[in-house]
Amino acid sequence: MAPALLGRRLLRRTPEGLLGGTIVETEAYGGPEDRASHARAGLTRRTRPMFGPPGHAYIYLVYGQHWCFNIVTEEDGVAGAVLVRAIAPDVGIEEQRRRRGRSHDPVARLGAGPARLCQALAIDGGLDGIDLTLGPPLWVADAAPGTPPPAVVCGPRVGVGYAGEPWTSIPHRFGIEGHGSLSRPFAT
DNA sequence: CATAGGATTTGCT
DNA sequence: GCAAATCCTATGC
Repeated sequence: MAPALLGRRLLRRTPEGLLGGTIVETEAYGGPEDRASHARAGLTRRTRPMFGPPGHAYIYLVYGQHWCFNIVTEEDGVAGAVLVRAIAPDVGIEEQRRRRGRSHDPVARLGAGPARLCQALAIDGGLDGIDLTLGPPLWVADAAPGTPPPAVVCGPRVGVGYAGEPWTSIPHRFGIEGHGSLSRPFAT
């Protein structure tokens, strides 16, 4: 699911209008066996959405100040989710820039990071656990018909050095090759 | 009940 | 390149 989501679009309805962008970077996280996954601690109040039905949101606060957005991927009762690490904004750009509060940042960098995209799209803990298959307020749309499949690159997940091998090095980070909205470069 | 640390970002050196 | 910001979860006694 992580590479399959690349090129699809993440959309958000807010009182200020429609916001959205193309997903350009993702990471896959597994169940209790994956020592880099929040599910490593089993089913807790925080990780409950990860163990729930697929197509729902798992949203958590990291470092006490940043929200991160995941899409749950496995059947009900099995933990697994895809962290969306970057989007390329394409709808409601001015509002996204306003929400980011950095008026001089180039558009391509507004959603270049898991916490940046949440701020740009007004995603926070209030949306944790919601069903993403119902449309508004938050949903995923297919790429436009006729859009060629993106060139995908992969590499180790970011910021999981604590997990130990093989979890630290397993190439479960995916991105659209050379895209200007990647959160950071892939090693080549 | 106390404490360690994090799927990040930003600003300063 | 490095460290601070800042809160909540998970874990240990």
